[in-house]
Amino acid sequence: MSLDELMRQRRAKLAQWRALGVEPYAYRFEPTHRAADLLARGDAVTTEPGEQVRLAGRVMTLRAHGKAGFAHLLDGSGRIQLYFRADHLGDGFRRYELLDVGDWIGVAGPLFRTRTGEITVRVDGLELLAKAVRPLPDDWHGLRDPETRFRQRYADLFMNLEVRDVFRRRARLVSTCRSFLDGRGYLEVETPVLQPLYGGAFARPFVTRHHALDMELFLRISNELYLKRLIVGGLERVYEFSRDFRNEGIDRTHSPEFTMLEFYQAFADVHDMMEVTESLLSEAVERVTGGTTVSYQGQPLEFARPWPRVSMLDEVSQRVSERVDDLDPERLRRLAERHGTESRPGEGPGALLDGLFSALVQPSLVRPCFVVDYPIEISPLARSSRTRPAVVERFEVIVAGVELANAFSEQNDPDAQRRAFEHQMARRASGDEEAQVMDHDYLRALEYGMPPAGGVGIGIDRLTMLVTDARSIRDVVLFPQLRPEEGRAEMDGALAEGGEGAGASPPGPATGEPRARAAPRPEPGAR
RNA sequence: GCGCCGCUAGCUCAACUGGCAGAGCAACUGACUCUUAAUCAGUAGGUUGAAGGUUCGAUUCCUUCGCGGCGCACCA
Repeated sequence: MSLDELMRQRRAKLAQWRALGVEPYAYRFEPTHRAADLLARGDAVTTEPGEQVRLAGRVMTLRAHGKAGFAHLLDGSGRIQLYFRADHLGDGFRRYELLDVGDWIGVAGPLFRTRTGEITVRVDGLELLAKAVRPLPDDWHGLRDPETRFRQRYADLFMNLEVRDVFRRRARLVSTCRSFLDGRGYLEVETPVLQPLYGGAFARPFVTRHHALDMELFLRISNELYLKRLIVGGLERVYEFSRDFRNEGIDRTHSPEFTMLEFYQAFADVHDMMEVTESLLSEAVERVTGGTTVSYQGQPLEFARPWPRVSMLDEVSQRVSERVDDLDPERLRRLAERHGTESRPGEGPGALLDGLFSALVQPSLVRPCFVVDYPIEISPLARSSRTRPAVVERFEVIVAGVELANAFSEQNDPDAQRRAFEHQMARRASGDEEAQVMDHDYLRALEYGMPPAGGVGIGIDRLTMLVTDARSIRDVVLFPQLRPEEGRAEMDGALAEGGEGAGASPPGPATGEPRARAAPRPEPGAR
């Protein structure tokens, strides 16, 4: 049966409700219980009709048996069976007969257990809360098509209940992080999403325009430089859940908009931040999953502390069977060539080392670990190491081969920071679109003096992936970005009857950036 | 950007080597007052993603395009 016909039938029922004097889109209903709570009563529920309950939810199945019938009601907590019979509902049984799968209803009646043992609500009172005029996927096969699941997340959420759990876990993760940081005296702040200069990470930005100010603005690729300004201001511990935007390619672990938790602590260095990160992540994982071991894509990940420390210099040296500590450009170029990891002619030795590490070592880092000894060249906002001059005080957390967090002892020497910016500007001048831009105001802030500080960025999407066993970052983002559907598909069925204005879909995105060549983007943790 | 795969009824999927587009669920009509993938009898439902081509004939083969998935590449 065509969609048009199915929707016509449902709209005909809508009219019948109105003919019965019922407004099919109610204003209010007051449930007293939720499905899961009733099911949890277990053996306390007997075949004798017991406590009166009121529930509200969506009809997910219907099984009519003449003058009786069953349904399953889905509410925010789960699914419970409903039993309707003509001798209890009286005229109301006509309402039952008008129900479609998908309708929102409110019911009232006693709780009991059927002969076959299922905890059930006998419906003595039935109210229609909202008529579904569009048919649902069938209950048995469900909604599988990934494209439809992403485009119509609303349908995904009521057809695939495990999806609800993913986002509940995500929320719990966020609230756990928040209370952890609150508990340690951090202040939650909000900094600009629209920035006149973008910085704090290596990435291409989205560009937009402010009409009243007549100026170009960038959607932030990071909030790092703003948070450190707050450290200068004396807010000694700050954090922000920052939605960042990077105008780059999309893959299993990259989304053009993603959430990063960044936090900064005055008087601390990278070692302090390692401790905070280890505590935060292991606690968050435990609170969300109930244990310290996470099963991710078939492999166990042990989050219990302490995590191993891994030196980038040592690991790469071992993998290529020669020491690379001196970051000798000739040596690294030769090694990169040999291992096929040289990507750009202009790359400096630090980038070459990082390339070797990413290709040869990182994929094998499964359990959570700290990678240290990053070259200064790829860390312009970090302080150089007190013990190894070629590297900076920085770590990344790698889990299951993916970067989860990034942290350093923050550069607070304004002159050193200026030199690092200048070096970046030089790279930019030579064609590196992702090199960072000079931020004079940030330097001015540093000139007032920034206390020593440590800072960390944690990819919340990726962390969610780990605790929900999600293969793709799209599985942990409610509305992942997709190319628009054909306009026609949007309005199919919508004109079945009274579908006014359904075709007036908004024009395409106004943001300038053409899609262009999907440019790459650094790891979100790369601040 | 490249490669592979997919797109068929509302949903989930078939359709052999090119030969009348099918099934289950959902829907509709009827029967049925404890069913649960309810059952029984019947009915209806398709621009096979789009356009073009080859062919007597295309869901099937070819080309282009759209959307999606996976992989690779890119990836300070």
